[in-house]
Amino acid sequence: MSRRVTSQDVADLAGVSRTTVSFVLNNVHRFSIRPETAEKVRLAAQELDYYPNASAKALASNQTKNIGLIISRAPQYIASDPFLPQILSGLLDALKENSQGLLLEWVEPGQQLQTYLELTRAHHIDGMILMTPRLDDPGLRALEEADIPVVVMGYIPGSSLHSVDVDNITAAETAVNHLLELGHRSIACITNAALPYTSATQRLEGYKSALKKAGVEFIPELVREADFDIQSGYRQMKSLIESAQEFTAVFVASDNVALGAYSALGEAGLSIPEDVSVVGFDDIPLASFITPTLTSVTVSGQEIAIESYNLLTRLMRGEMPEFRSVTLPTRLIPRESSREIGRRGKRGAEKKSANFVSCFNDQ
Amino acid sequence: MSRRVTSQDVADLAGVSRTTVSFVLNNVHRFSIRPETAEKVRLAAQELDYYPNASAKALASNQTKNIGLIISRAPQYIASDPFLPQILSGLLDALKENSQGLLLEWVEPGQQLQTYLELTRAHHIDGMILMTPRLDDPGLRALEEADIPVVVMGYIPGSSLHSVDVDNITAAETAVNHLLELGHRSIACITNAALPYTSATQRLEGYKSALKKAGVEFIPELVREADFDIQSGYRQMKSLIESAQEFTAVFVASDNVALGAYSALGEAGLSIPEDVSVVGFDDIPLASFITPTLTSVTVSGQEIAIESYNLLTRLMRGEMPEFRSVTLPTRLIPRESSREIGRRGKRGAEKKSANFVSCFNDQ
DNA sequence: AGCAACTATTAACGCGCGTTAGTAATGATA
DNA sequence: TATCATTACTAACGCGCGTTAATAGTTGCT
Repeated sequence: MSRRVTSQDVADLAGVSRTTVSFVLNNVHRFSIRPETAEKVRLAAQELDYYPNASAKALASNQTKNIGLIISRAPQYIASDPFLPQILSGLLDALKENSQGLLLEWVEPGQQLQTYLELTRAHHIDGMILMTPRLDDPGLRALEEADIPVVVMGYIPGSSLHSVDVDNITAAETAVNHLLELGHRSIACITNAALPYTSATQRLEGYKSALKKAGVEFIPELVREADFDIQSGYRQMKSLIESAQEFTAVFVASDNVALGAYSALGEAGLSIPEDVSVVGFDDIPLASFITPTLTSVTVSGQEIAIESYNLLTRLMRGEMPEFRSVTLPTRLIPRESSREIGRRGKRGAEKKSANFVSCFNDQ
Repeated sequence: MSRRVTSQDVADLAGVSRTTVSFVLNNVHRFSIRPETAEKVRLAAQELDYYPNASAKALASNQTKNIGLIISRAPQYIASDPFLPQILSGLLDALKENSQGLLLEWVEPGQQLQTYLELTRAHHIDGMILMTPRLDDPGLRALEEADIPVVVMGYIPGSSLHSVDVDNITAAETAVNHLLELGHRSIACITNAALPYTSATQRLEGYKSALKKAGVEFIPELVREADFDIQSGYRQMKSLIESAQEFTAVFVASDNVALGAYSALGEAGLSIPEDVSVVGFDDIPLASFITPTLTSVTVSGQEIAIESYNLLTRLMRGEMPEFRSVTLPTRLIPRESSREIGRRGKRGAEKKSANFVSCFNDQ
């Protein structure tokens, strides 16, 4: 437990004052410093393996150099979130350049206000990114008035907070249109999450809107709410099947949930896409490797992360961008899981999985 | 930008000194305080919405209340890591109880020493957890001497650092034994990562050891190194298939990689498990939902996380546990992807996916 | 009353750093 | 030589808090 090296030590070794050390190491040009002196200081710092104490620096400069990523979801849901790594990946990458740190935090429903306040007032962080908050999050109002930059990943209608999101409604419309164009008229829908999560509401919105524009009746019985994870997808798909409602296609607003749906469909003896076409959402890496490959809508978590970070950076610099929210484009990637209604026969002629499986039905 | 509320404000409102406020809010019992006074202070703090400044607290108490999770991997690999969410989930859950924060950091190969030093010397964190470091990590030596508690997720032979890991060797042996017991003798192996990652080396070790014990010759040409993600699994499986080496089973040391292998096998017209049995590793949630369901070895990321955290906590309290490393048990979960060699016909009689697919081969 | 033994509270210092206001030294100009 | 700007640096304060050593106030005992 060797004594900690302080800037005073560096100053002593370099034969200058602590102030000079600070100026040199922080590149303060307002007070000019002779190059030789600066060099002496740098050498001394290196010699002593000096690293300025983060807390002291934060206290004095009023900047923690940390940004917070707040996840509005309980740990058990975090565990199976295939999207989180992408977000983190993008954020960590961006943060490295500015040598900032990432503080991870989750808030349990009901504790949002408390948590937000603590984070901002205690000044743990310089800015925060809110991941997929719920519409009914009571803490958001407080954040609008907090004196700390905030960027929301996801859209919160009526909120004055800056936000970054994909155009969920349009994307969902595109996905459903794809199915409509393939001739499907009975299209079920499984949301990605409970409706208090805005993305779920919006994607459902897009689903409805696409049906409406195509003159197809909206049937509430064809809609199910999943809950982020595979299991919920499995459960809801099963529920759809057992409801005896007719449908030839499903729009599943999350690839992860869609994987559960795949499983339930398979278990029920229904083939994709022969019996049921499936369109997912998110385009997770697995989408192009699963059998059959999953038609999906690209959403780059990394892009969202980077865009959020850029926006946050501008806010932290004191700029007030003219826009309140950034909307990222999406793109439908048709794959094997969706095809024209009624068409049977060899699927995926173009690629893989053609004979991945054998014939259990035949015995 | 309202002025920040300090403990002095609370003291003023409560009509006591700042010291008393500190004693009350930090539950310092060494100096007794009259209950009524304490109550007054608490009320004042609540009234003012007082939250102690994190940096100041850290500086004064020499405790940041943050622990660091350091990922020895570049962001592009982080993006597709299905394991990370589990780790985070477990950690976040555990941290909440002690109201600690989680600082996320990644180190790029070559920058380990620098990063570790900065993190410890700058005292960003009170303790750190190292996720899957590489065997050739040059910074580990420095950490052994750093005056900060460190727990390594994964085993580093010869290191004096405390660690938590599953018994990779035994687990891999079990997985391969399972295949051997099913009659397989030509068993390929795809590692989960490059060999500098200890888990990869160890799992390969277990593979070799199981073969040896069973008197089966080890054929280097049957081994491939994957690289965490699905793509690499796809590539390496393809490489195996194209090598024209005979094999009736594969041990894939990561479920994620195995998903890529599934895809490559399907593309090549090989059925699982009729043509090739597959055993994975990690037992990710998807394992029991994919078709065919994937035989795997359970590794609970959350357990690892919690165990690591517990160990770290003890270290931070100054305890020196008698043991240096914790080894977590694993369990093989047989599913549909592995079966007796040569046996054909209906698979997975017990559960789902029986007729998930139809008969493309027949036309 | 006188002393000890508490109990309740506070003044004051230090944590390590950023930063402003100020000083000393040097050169340029009148 | 006196005056002033410029350069190169430093003394000293403050950030907000934890904590020790010291100080009043109270009670118990002889």
